Amino acid sequence: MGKSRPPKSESKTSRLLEPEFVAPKKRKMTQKVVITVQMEANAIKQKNEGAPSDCWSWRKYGQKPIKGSPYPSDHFGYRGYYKCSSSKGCSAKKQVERSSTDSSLFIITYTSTHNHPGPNFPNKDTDPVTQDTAMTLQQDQEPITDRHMSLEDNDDDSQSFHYSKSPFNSTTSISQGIHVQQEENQFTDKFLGTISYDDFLPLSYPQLMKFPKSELSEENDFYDELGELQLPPSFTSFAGIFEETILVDPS
DNA sequence: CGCTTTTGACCGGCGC
DNA sequence: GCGCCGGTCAAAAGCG
Repeated sequence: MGKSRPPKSESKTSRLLEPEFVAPKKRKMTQKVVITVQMEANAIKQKNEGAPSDCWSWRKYGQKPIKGSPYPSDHFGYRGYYKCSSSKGCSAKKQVERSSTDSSLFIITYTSTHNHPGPNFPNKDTDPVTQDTAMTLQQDQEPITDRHMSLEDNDDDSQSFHYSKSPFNSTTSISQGIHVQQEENQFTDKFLGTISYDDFLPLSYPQLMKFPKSELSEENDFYDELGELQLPPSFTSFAGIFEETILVDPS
């Protein structure tokens, strides 16, 4: 499609004049959750090569070839960029790419947070982000098997969420690893807890984190309105589940 | 007809 | 300063 983009000196500028974007850009300090999802071959075929879906609705807004990928075309070697389409003001985004070595491995990177109730929150008249009971509330939705995620810190500057699940589970996903990253952050407090992956997705990922407030306050554009991010009580339980942990950092 | 996907252009950060 | 690269934009096409 031949793109004759209008002179950006207009379109771009007008966008930048929006009050919300006037704020000068601080240095980059992105927070993101990297989830690796391995799917069975059958599931991938059934789902039409699609990435594992969560309960949010996403709209694709871009796609770029992954540099250095051996695959010239096809779904391999490309990274898709998605925005939350459920709510207009929602800034939640995610990136989906396939592992170059394991075609059944999806790497999903979540950035920003949902600022609205998700579709799995029928009577959620309050902001799910601030719900400290949300973790336990959706257990009646579906007979979740003993999938759990164990959390522990990394030795580098980030926290690592290792997700492991029962080998007896027969759902589409085999195993998932969650990796929470925050640049320019080097706290080393240890953390260990359990949570189910299904609990995690409908929520906003900061709930999973235990970031010191002082570390975050600088770049908390969308967190400011959310108030204190506290972990649900269930989060303090220690994990003693399985240790067939999946790698998290593809790099 | 409205929403989503596709896709080339554009932007800004970063390394050299 | 320049080029590369990751991320985003937005027109057009696709789809239900």
